[in-house]
Order: sequence, then C-alpha cells, then structure tokens
Amino acid sequence: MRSHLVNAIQILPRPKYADISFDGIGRRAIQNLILLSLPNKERDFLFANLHFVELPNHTVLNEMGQPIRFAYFINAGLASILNVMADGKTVEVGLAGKEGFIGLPLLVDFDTSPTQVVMQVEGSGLRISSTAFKDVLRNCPKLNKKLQRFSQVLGMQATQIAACNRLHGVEERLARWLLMSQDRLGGDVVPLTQEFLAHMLGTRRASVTDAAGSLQKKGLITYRRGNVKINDRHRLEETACECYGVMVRLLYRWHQETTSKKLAQ
Amino acid sequence: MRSHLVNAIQILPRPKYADISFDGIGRRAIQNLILLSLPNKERDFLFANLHFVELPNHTVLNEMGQPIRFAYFINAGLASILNVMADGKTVEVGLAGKEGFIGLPLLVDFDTSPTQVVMQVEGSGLRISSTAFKDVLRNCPKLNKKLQRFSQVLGMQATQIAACNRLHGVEERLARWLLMSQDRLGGDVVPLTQEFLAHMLGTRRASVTDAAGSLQKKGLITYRRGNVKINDRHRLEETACECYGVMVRLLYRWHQETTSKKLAQ
DNA sequence: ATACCACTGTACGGCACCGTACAGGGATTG
DNA sequence: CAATCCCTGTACGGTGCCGTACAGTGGTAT
Repeated sequence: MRSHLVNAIQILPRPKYADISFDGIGRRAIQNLILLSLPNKERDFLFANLHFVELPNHTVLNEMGQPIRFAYFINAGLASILNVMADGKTVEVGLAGKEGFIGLPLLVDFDTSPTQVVMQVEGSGLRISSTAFKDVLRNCPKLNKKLQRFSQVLGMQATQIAACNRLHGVEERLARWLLMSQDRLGGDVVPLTQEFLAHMLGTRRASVTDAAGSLQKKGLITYRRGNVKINDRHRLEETACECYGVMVRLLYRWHQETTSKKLAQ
Repeated sequence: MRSHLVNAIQILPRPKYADISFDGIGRRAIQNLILLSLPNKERDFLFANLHFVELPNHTVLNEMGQPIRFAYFINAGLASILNVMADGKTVEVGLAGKEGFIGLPLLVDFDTSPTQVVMQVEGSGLRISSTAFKDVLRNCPKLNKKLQRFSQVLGMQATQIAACNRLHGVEERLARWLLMSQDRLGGDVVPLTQEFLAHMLGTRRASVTDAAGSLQKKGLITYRRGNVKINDRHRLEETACECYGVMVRLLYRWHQETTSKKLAQ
C-alpha cells in the first residue's frame, strides 16, 4: 500500500510557461508551480513586482518573531520551515520546494513570521516586498485563492508532522524526510549534512548517524560527506512511516485542484 | 517571564451581543467570539442559516478522511482536533473553544476533513451545513477574513505543537494542556479522564497517571475520577513548557485583531 | 447489600533516544 | 606536504517513555 506512491510533484502536467525566462537567461526559467498555474493577466501583474533571487545554502528567508520583509515563490531548492525554541533547539514543521510559497501570514495581514524559514538546499526564488505583495493580492483573486489553499495544505502538513513527531522513531522520520526532499528536488542525491538533518528532525546528530547507518546497512542509501544518495526508493518508502503517504496525497490533491481550470468547483 | 501570562480569552472586552438569544432561552446565548465580533449585517445573514446544537461529550464533529457535512462555531465546551494514525493512535494537533470554528477546509473548497474533531468537554455550538456555509461565505467578506485569520492561527498552533511534541516531556505537555483548557472553559475544574488525556497527548494512560501524580504531589492539581482541579495556576504555568506562552500570545494577537474595527489595517 | 464498572495508581523489564565525548577520515588550505 | 577543518562513526551511562499487567477504589446499578 505504501509502496507504489505517486510522486505528486514529478507527475504534474508539462508546465505551460516553463520556458518563460526572466531576463533571457535559461537557468532563470520559471519553475514555481503556483506561478506557472496563474492566468496570464494575474501573472503579468505579479511578474512586474517580482525579483529573481539566488538563494544559497542556509539563507534565512524569514526569521522567527521578526517582521516579514519579503515573500518568496520558491523556484528551485528546498526551504525548511522551522520552529525555534528558547534554548535554540529547532524542529522542522514544514517543507517547501518549487511547489511552494513563503510568506503566508501576509495573506491575513500578519506581519511577523511565526517560524524561521531557511534554505536547506540552495536554489532560487522570486521575491516580492511585503507591501507590494499586499497590493498585488488585492488585484489577483486567483492568486489569492491559490495561496489560501496552499496555506491550508501547509497547515495540514504541520498537523501530520505534529503527530509524526510524537509517534514515530528517528529512522522512520529520516526516511520520510529523504523521500519528501527527493520529491521536491528530483535526482537521487540530497545534499545535506547529518548536522542539519538533526536540526530538522529535532534530534541529536548522533541519532541521525545511527538512523542513517541503519538505512545504509540495508542498502537503501549511501552517505558521503554531506550527500545522501538514495539507492532504493521503493524500499525506502516501506521504511518510512505512513505520514509520507499522507503528505504526498495531500500535495497531490492540492496540485490537481490548483492546476484545474475551475478553482471554485 | 512565563508567570504573569495574560489570559487571552478571559480578558476580552465585554461582548456586544452576548445577550443575543437564539430562541429566547438564556443558556443559548451566543458566546462564540467570532460570531460576536461580526458586523450586524453579516451576523444577521449568517444567523438565518445557523442552528443551535448541543454537543455532548465525545461528539464527533468531523471524521478524519470523511466529507465535511457541517461547520461549527463552538459556543461552549472544548473541541479537540486530532490526527488519527493507521493503528488507531491519536494525537491532538489543535484545540478550539468558544473562540473557535470547526470546518476550515471549507474555506478553500476542500470537502474532506484532514483530522478528527471531537468534543472533549461537552458544550454547544452553532451549526451550518457545508453547502449553506459556502453560500454565506460569498456574501460575508468580513466573516471570510476572520476565518482566514483563524485558519492561520490554528496552523501556527499546529506548528508549535509539532515542535512541542518532539522536544518536551509528558509532564510539561500535560501542564500546557490543562492551562489551555482552563483558558477556554473558565472555572478551575477540567472534566476529563486520564484515558482521554492520553489520547490527546499521544501517550499511554499510565504516563498520564505518572505526570498527573507528579503535579499532584507538588500541589498544583487534584485529580479525582475524571475531574482535574487546578489549585495553583501560577506554578502550573512555571511547570508547563514555553509553548503555552507562545500559543497564548498567538491567540491574544489574533483576538485583538479580530475585535479591532478595521480588519484590513 | 452486593456486584459491577470505570477510573486511578503502581510495577517491571525493555528500549529508543539523550548528552557528551572522542577517534578517524575526506577535503581544503597554506 | 603538512596543518587544519569539517563531517561521520562510535561509545557509554543515564533516563524517560513504552507495552503490559494488575491491584485498589469510588460510583452506580440491581
């Protein structure tokens, strides 16, 4: 049941605007799924206010408790949404790749970020100042609706992670995390050190080493200095907890409804 | 710092419409904070579609994975939002009392509930069918905005719970839960068995007994056959993890903005 | 009164994870 | 080439929670 999971992100229909270049440079092609699904009118309106930005590793997009200065449509790479405790411990409570948007609180005029958002795998994004964004929102009902939906999905994701963090062990959660990352990045190598994985799983680095070692012994992955290579995705899915499946289906449903023509069915 | 926390729910200004009775029976007075804060016009429109319902203990408002038939404005009592795993284990991922609304996915035309919602403390609510609700939404922009905000707040709550579940022990979480319940219920007795507390904390009943016993030894609470009496709220706040404070402030901010006249500042 | 039920308290072995510390091996730099 | 740094692997005692089981006790029903 858990095995032949559909990869919600990879199976999406050929993007209609994938060849849109921001300034004629190919590697700046738009890949963000929300942007790609917008009607022309809103897309043009929005693009007039967007700025392409490179997002190197560990770039902090939003700081917990700080004002939100920019919103981001993630174009490539992987952003982690983290909760930071008073003693500095962190736990990942959400994940966004090219399907995602960072800055949801702005949707309802919350101007302070409740979480820290960090690039865990370098990439790029399309950035807009929070003031411009609010202005754009008023003129883009479809965009608004899509982001509202994405907000719900991220909330449901957080909900699942909350339960997962309570009930499942490190190895299961690690497997889940690797799969979710692969879904968003493509390829079979996830570039990440155990140190940062520990931050995301909210555990010790040594516990990650243990869990990764166990997966490695089973031949599912290979770990080498900051790079995890996924060797056997199928069996990795069997190792991960059910939460992976739940979250894939969540995203899949969101994506279907996002790309379907009639948003309000 | 954690000690003199403001009780976000209790300090709210005197409700303007608290004396509205649904059918002349006093105990059916409207107490739901969202309803009370609506402008007259939308309130009247909404009320024409609302039905008062008693909500006995363990009433299931929404079932996980099932279609959402009704939305609820909680009027009294306490509703738990639970994630249910394949093996039947449950974890609470959200909490709503008279400040709350159940049925948020309907806001974005998601018709299936991602969680199970159960009354943990009996009360009452104002119910509306999901079809009527969508209709009402189209005619009540203020209501829509308020619910969008509440949705964000519940998402942030889930986020905090996700981190809390990972990092904090049973006793701290139990203390947090008791405080949050008291905020929503008023009074100093929370009527709940250890069995159900275990479901919410995602742990064994025996672990709850241990934690409750510890709190009891310190004189903070008294447990007696399904009733927890809170004896020393101040010290209970010191025992709870920082998450309690975070979530109180979250709700407080939401409430301020909800009751303030100009919603879109 | 008696029997039953629901709820709380307690016990016990097992284990996953914690905090911490240190060794070893790639990669990078001078 | 040597020195250094970063990352991974491993070790060890401690502990909080798990799964399970059973005893005790107050409330309720007959």
